[in-house]
Amino acid sequence: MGTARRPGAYVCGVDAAMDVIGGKWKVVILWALGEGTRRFGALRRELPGVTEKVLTGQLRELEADGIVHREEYREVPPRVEYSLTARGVALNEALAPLGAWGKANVLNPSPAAGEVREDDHVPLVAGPA
Amino acid sequence: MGTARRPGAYVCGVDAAMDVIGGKWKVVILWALGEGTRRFGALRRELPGVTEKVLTGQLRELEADGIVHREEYREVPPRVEYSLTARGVALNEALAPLGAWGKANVLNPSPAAGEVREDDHVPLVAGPA
DNA sequence: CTGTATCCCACACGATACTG
DNA sequence: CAGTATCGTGTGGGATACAG
Repeated sequence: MGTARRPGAYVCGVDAAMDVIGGKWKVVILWALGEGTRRFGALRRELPGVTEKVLTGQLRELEADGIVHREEYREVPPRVEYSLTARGVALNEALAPLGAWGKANVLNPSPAAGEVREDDHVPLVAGPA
Repeated sequence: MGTARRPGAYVCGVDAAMDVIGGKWKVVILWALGEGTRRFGALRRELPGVTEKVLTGQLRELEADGIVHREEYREVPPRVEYSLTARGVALNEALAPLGAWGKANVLNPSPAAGEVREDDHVPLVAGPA
């Protein structure tokens, strides 16, 4: 088995959530989308080194989990916009404390890591649906 | 590449944290340890299906990341106790909202998922060090 | 522009056996 | 009891090419 424990044998809410955000690019996508709706290409440019196939895959999974909304405008050239669903927004907010922790304990492992100021990943909330 | 993006190229605090809790058993270990100090064997019994090798690996990584503390009592038979460090306790607390989200949106995807009561993984805080 | 279609591979995880 | 030592494996992710 790779990593996830999909079979529904979740021990607690956290590892259930981990299954949703476990992909390599998921949280970054979440973050980007948290700042507002994004087109496929824009998203790709924001993720350093992701390929189309993988980005598509991650987005499809997030969509299947009801985290992102995919709006397809059939025109030429084609245009597709991704945004967070209400559930995605909630997830993003639930991720904020973890982001603050990571910032304080991994990015800036300051000795007396106690206070965290700055923007700790509390997006502006966006996304229709 | 497997999954993590260790090279230090973190985009935000969240994916930095993901690197720490990304292992298949990490969050469950965190949870168990959040309830109190555990011996190796006890931990193994709490995780359904983990092997010694893997459990050891996960614990070693958490230890290297300063999340768990390993206390070795050299006696016969040998005894080793694992507990959360202060940083580990903080991480566990930062995980609480995510646990609540997972519970409400993955475990019990109730239609009008709005309120969450019960214990949403807010451990009793344990671990010396 | 937004994707499929293939092929490929590293690496986290697992099974089993053995040891201080 | 609490691990190492080996060997094997599935799969998430990457490279590249092509398509509507």
